[in-house]
Amino acid sequence: MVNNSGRQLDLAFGALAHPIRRGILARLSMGEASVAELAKPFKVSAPAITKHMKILEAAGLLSRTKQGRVHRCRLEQRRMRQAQAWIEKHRAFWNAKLDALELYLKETP
Amino acid sequence: MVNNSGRQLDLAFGALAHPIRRGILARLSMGEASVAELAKPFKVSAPAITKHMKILEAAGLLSRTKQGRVHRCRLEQRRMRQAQAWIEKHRAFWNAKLDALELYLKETP
DNA sequence: GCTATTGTTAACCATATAGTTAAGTATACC
DNA sequence: GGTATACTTAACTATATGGTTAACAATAGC
Repeated sequence: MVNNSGRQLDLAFGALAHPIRRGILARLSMGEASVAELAKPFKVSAPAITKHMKILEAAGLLSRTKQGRVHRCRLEQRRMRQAQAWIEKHRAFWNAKLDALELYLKETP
Repeated sequence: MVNNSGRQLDLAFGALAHPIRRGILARLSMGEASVAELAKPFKVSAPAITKHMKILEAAGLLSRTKQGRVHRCRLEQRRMRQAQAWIEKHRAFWNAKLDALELYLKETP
């Protein structure tokens, strides 16, 4: 498992690189939901949603349990934290520079 | 420019989804560098590096200026902060839950 | 048993990534 | 001028994404 976390970051960032998948995650951040509920805001076919779900699952960002014919989906926080940790790790160096832009952005979230 | 920031996030997260590009950004977080310096750690051809550079530039994560025949490359912090902001925005919801896993992860960075 | 609902799989098409080798552009050096 | 260096472009191949329609599996409700 030398560089497995690298592969995991590949999948996590790749999963975040699509607006539908980010929309699904945003919805799930407010609570669990079924696949149909997650699909509702988007004008794509059901199979397209299935594919996005698989990419999110493979990335470890989402998990689900089957209850009858409904799939109950929820966020997996761990991998998302890994992704955030990668960005933050390198922001530490930037903070050392602390230039005008950095200050500006701190004031305006 | 209704949903242009969405497209920008697509590109930023997509750019972060490859170990060579994350390596390039990590190197640049410690200071400016030439293309050759950025390429050195990786066992791929020069054209492959050129392509990664273009993806990083298109994502707005990297900029450069030509000095003679050498390209001086540097980080663009703004877009990286946008990407981080997206993750943090939704982590706020998760923090509200503050379940056992969240606590566990806080103790073990 | 029949039918509607939930969700997936299969098969297909278009485009984007990710890499290669070979050739080209532009600057530096002598 | 001639050659080496830094980097890009062109052309090609393989695989992954992102979408479609059509068909299938499994459960719920009557």
